[in-house]
Amino acid sequence: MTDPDTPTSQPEAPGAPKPASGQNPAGTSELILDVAEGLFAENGIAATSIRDITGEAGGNLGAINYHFGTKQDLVATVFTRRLEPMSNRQWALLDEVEKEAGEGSPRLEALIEAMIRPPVERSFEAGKRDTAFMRLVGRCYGEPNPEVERRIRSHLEKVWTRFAGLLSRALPGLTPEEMYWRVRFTVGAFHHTLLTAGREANVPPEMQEGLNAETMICRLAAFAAAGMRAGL
Amino acid sequence: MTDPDTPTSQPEAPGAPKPASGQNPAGTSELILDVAEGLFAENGIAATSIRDITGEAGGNLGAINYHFGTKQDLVATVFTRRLEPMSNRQWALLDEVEKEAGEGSPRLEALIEAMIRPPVERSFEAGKRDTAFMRLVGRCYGEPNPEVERRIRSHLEKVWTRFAGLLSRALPGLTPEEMYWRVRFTVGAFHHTLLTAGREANVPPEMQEGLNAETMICRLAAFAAAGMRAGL
DNA sequence: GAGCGACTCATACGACTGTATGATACGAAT
DNA sequence: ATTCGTATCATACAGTCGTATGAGTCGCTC
Repeated sequence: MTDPDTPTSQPEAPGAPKPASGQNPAGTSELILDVAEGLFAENGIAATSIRDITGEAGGNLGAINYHFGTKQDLVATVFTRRLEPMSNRQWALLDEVEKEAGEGSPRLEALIEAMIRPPVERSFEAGKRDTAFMRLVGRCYGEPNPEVERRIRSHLEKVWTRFAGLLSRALPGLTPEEMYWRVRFTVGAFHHTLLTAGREANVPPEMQEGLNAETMICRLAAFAAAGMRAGL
Repeated sequence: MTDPDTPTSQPEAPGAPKPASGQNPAGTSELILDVAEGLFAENGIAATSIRDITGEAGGNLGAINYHFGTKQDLVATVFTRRLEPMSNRQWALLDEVEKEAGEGSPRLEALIEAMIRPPVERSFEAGKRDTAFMRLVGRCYGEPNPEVERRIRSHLEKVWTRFAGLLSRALPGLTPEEMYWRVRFTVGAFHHTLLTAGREANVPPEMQEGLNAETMICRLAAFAAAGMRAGL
């Protein structure tokens, strides 16, 4: 596929294989991915047609076929493009938490924060660039796409396993069942927030101020940590 | 399709307008609604075609057109059929909570339970009848269907307003912003649970036992209440 | 038993879907 | 100057979508 790294945009690195044509210095495939990401997040994957994407991207139908093959492959690429950096960030933050904990128990709030910070930050900041993707991730729980599910799962599995281990060290008093469901509740609170983030219609105007990544992470971590500790 | 044994409801009440034909004593429209409910929940609304529904219902394409007109109308009927009984139940439970509270503060756990018990119970019990619908409700947050959104909102608005009032009595120390977001988190935890409920693939086998409405309501209420009280 | 309303059926329509193909334009290498 | 790989384009295809129509069937009432 000759795809250089060029994570998102940038006018094409000088050493790269070069797009041959001067028509699209930013990379057509990246443009398509951005547009697809936005439309998938806004309207859902199933409801977004390939023509919707090429239409908004200004390109041609064949462009998607050429760059990605099938729609499924396009969907997969949309996800993998963002998932890897995100889980890497989570992994690094878990490193910090573990280092801070040493031999003792990790701080619960820090642990939760390590997991939610990367996606929430991307969702609320960075020039709103990844807002769409984060809503997309949130949406995935509702729109069952086997391929996407498989892909997300495989990308997040490693970091989640590590998180689960640290969590049981932080909350030794919890039974596995209780732990399992409370993590699920937390994921729900988190993913629902991401899903509706950025859709102004969903947030009354008077609640929009102070709506930034940092306060959101703080609120979510406090809520989830308290819920996790319930009854202990 | 001459289905003899009433897949869902009673064999048509005696005083009812009568199905005229002996072909479907159980009511074709009810059968269609049941099938549609299941398929919408399983695959999403957009991804479910009218032909999928009539196919599984054994009926004909024209049946949907005759009974419901458009697909959008069918979708709307699928929702209204369940929403009203559910919100009535919530309203009644809120009555009890308010009576119990008298002039004082309502019990937070009871308040939350009043809201989640009706949907969770339907989701986990009653012969699994409404499992599909509850997943469907959960899914709605992810699959933006303006008509559905409008309908759900209008159906649940009254009971939610009342809940919000009682909630601020139960948690007088919380700022409106904090309250707003914590309610949102709770809704997220709740809806995510419903969404994935009944999909065995999503719940590891060892967590399946003890998976019933009562323990689920208990767990959710405890988690949410603790989260709501965080820092107080 | 003729008429009527409720209902089910087969079929058709145009719009839209994902995918595939072949022609064309362009820069770089030879 | 020709060739070649890369990329974009218009167009075609078969399939599916939601919707509409009209004929046909049944039980009921008068």
